[in-house]
Amino acid sequence: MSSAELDEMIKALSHPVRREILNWLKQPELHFADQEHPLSFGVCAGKIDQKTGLSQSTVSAHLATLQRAGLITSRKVGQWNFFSRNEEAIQEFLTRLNDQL
Amino acid sequence: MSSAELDEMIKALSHPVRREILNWLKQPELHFADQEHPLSFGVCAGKIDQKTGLSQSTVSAHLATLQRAGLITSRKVGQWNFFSRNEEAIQEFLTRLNDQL
DNA sequence: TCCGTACATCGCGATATACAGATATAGATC
DNA sequence: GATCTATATCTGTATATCGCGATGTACGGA
Repeated sequence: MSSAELDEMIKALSHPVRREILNWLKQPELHFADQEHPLSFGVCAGKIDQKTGLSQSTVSAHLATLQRAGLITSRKVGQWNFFSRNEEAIQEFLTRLNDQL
Repeated sequence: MSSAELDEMIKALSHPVRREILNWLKQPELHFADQEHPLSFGVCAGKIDQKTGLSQSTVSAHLATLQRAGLITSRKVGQWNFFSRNEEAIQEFLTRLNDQL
């Protein structure tokens, strides 16, 4: 992971809503039990919108930020977009941060 | 550590200059070998100014941000202000982040 | 082909942050 | 007390970020 990538990750994580989303995605079955599609696809954007209480556009931007940072991945199925944590990247980030700090 | 404190810490760390300062303070004898005062006091603000290449006022603000977040401590001796890492807080931050993410 | 749904993107106002220069404050020295 | 040094604080400006509503786009179904 480059220094620029680390920077983008920590900036993405510096907003509490984005950290919360990442945390929800850790246990989708707990936080998105009502999703009609299988949670194995990930969690679809609309569900996350609802849970935050923020507008659709705002949440979409937050998800884009997390994805640009590489912290989540998305999978498009039909008209839906499902998001999942990128566990590998998150782990690498934590390792890097442990080293640098 | 409260959620608000964690938030303030990660925001403080989201600026590369502040992370760099924190990193320099990890090995003062390596990065501030030319300091006339004993490094056991910490590293004095002026030395950090020089090393960043930014203006005195800007660096002072960065140091204040790090201190507000609890990541560094300061010790005033005469007309100098010496800064040191708060290792305990940094460690606690890393632990918390490992848990939350 | 026309709608409805899901989502991304755009445009904008409000707020926060970064930076520099100027000024204020505190301590040291003469 | 005048002055020098170190640092904090203030002021202005430029840029970034957040949030929203509006619009665009892609897909599915009638």
